[in-house]
Amino acid sequence: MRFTRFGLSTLRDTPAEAEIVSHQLMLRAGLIRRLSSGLFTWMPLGLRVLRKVEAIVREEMDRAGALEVLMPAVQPAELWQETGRWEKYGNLLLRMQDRHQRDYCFGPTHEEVITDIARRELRSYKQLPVNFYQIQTKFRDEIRPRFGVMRAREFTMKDAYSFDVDQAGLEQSYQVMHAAYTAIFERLGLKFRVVDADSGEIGGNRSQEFHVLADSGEDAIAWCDEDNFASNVETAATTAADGEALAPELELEKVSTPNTKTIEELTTLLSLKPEQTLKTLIVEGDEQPVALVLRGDHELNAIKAAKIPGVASPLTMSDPATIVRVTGCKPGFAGPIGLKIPVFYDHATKVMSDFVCGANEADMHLTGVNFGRDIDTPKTVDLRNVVEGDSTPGGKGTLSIARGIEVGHIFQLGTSYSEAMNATIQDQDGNDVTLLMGCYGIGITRIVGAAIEQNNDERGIIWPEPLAPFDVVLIPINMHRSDTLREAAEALYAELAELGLDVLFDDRDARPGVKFADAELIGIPHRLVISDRGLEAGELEYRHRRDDDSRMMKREDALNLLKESSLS
RNA sequence: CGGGGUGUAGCUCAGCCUGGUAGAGCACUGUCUUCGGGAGGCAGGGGCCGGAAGUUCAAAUCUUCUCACCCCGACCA
Repeated sequence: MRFTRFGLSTLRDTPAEAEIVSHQLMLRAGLIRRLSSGLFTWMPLGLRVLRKVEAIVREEMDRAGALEVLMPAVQPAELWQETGRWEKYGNLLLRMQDRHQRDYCFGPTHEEVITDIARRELRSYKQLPVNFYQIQTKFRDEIRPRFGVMRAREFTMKDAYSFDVDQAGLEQSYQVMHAAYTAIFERLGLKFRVVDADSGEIGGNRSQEFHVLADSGEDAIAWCDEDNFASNVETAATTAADGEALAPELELEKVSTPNTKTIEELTTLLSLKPEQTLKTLIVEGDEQPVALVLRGDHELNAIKAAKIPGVASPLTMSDPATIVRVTGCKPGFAGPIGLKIPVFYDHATKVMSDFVCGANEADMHLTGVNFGRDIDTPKTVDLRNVVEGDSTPGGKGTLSIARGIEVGHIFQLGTSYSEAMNATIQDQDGNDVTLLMGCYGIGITRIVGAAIEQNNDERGIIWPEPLAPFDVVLIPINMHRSDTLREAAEALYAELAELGLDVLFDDRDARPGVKFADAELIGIPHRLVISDRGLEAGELEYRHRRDDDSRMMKREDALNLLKESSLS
């Protein structure tokens, strides 16, 4: 491809809207352009990368025996009403009507459609197992689209759905996908981790996420290699603290703490560590509000909390008026003592002594509080996010925490959709049995952002070679003033293409610095510079995007090097 | 949804407070010089100053409404 014919425009300035490095670089390198909030056009350069991702995913899915289909992006409301998700999915679902005022949605996922296919097409267990997949555009009306293609509203997803006659079959299908996903992310050249996960909106039993590791990731993941444990922090369990609380040393005392609504203000005022405080959060319950009590330095885990019987799901913080009603004081001074509503304590609070908590009285806290003496010793539950250094559920090690970008998610759905939609099949004994489903997603567009997030430097993108839009960039120096060089450059360009390499030939009449800067910004792995200088010696200058320096090579050696790298 | 912020050239932004001919850098066109790490000169093109209403002799600038985009989201940040 000739640069002058490729319609690529790069930006020197970083557009103000981009917050994270991958978004900035995607805009600067001309991979994408924004149309509207969460909507992006993939420009020629970006589309090349996207197609590479798709191709790898498609190859591995095919290899795993999955069958490619293409379902409609627009889906009738009736299907979603069958599974109850027309209501349950909420505002994330983009709804629309046709000219007859019939309701439709733009598909955010395709369980309903594929289950409909399955109940029509699948009659006998002999047709199983089967796994249908597609690579397709989805739309989710995100509350807050951000980070460019990482959390866009419209995006490309590979979604696959397996069907089995029994649980053993489902587990087998699930493992096949687990292996296929591992192969995909390895081939993409990304550093990733597989973690246990919450099954969330889609429902079902076992579920694991594939995360590309990156500091800007929206998810926190906890792992411990000694214990072979890895989980999204959303679901990583904490265990009940060992041991007993120390004997009280301090007397219960009520102290004035005006305008200290946060733990930070409280610890500053009283010269405490956050670990010596309790915080009490009032949330909505099924019948009445409930209080959740955590150690001051811990974070509430909304998913865990919402699963406690009596707590409203999804977790909803009570409004200030309710807090006043149940605690008798303004927000910021709630404490467990004297509350007339159910109170749930986190495991970590069990071993606390001589701690500080709100007094349920405006501008007052209690100090020297102890379980057993001032309040009943509580039964504790798992309410908080794990933190670095927590012991693992298996007890063999401690947890490390890293951030990740969720790029793949596999679920054992079981019968949640097939039952609601009456998708059954005949087994060997001639009985009708409900199909067991698995579903498996990969965020195709998100992978492009995640890859950049993990591979960049101050000059720009550094593509992993399997994703690079071009294998090699050919930069002639001052070609427009030397016919000899032009001929040599053209010949080299033709020869590289002949080798099956994707070549970007920078034929612009531009100064070398401009060409180097652009080549580095768009991140082409291999760079060949051809100049009058080297031409006489029959040499080219070679440099890999990750190299610090370039080196002169004989023309043939350079060609061989590129040939080999394109084969590997 | 709630809170905050920003809308001026393709991009980054100044001008707005204190109303009076719409600006800079980058990008773009032509031309000359330059030519191995984002060159320089000269000459150009490009703006419903997000939209509407209002105040005024006069509005990018003041007022109101509206739209779009960005950031933040219970404890903690």
